[in-house]
Amino acid sequence: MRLKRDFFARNTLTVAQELLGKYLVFGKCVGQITETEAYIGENDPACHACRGLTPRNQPMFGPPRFSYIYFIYGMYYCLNFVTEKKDFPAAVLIRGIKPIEGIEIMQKRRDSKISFSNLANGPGKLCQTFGLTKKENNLDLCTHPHFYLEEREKNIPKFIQTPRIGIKTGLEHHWRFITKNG
DNA sequence: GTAGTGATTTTCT
DNA sequence: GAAAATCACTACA
Repeated sequence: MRLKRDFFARNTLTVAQELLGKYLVFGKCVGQITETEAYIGENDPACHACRGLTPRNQPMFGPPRFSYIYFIYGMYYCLNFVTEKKDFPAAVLIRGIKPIEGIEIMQKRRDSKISFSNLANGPGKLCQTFGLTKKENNLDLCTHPHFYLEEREKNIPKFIQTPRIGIKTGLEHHWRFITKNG
């Protein structure tokens, strides 16, 4: 069943943990979330919101359940889901997904040499694999017809916590959550 | 399997 | 003008 507003309007660390094992649906493509990271508030030096409101990070300051997709390193997009409440900038970065449905479409979007395990095991890769771009930025995941999150099993998989990846500050927070068996 | 490095452009200072 | 929540390629073990 589709995740509702209440799911996103909570503590970001809780949402990041509970997103593990959930299913991301975008059109005909479905994948199970295996890795997430939390970015919380203006006091988090690694969070895009730490310099205040800008045109780019504006979705983070909006209400929860919206998508936040930004362009990075001149080549890649990263997918986030906004959490907490309006005017409190926080989001969960989706870093890894296991492809479940629409795998042929995913393969077509990437190089055909890419192996199954390398299809969506990174934030830039999964956006490429699912075909997500800035067009999908700032969309409401609770009302959009074919871009949403779904719960298929009730349980949350076992996971471990580590420092976040690709940042130089805020390393003291272990806000990366990754499922144990892939 | 791990380590090092270039690509490329939006965003903000 | 510099930095950026990354990836693919290459070399090596």
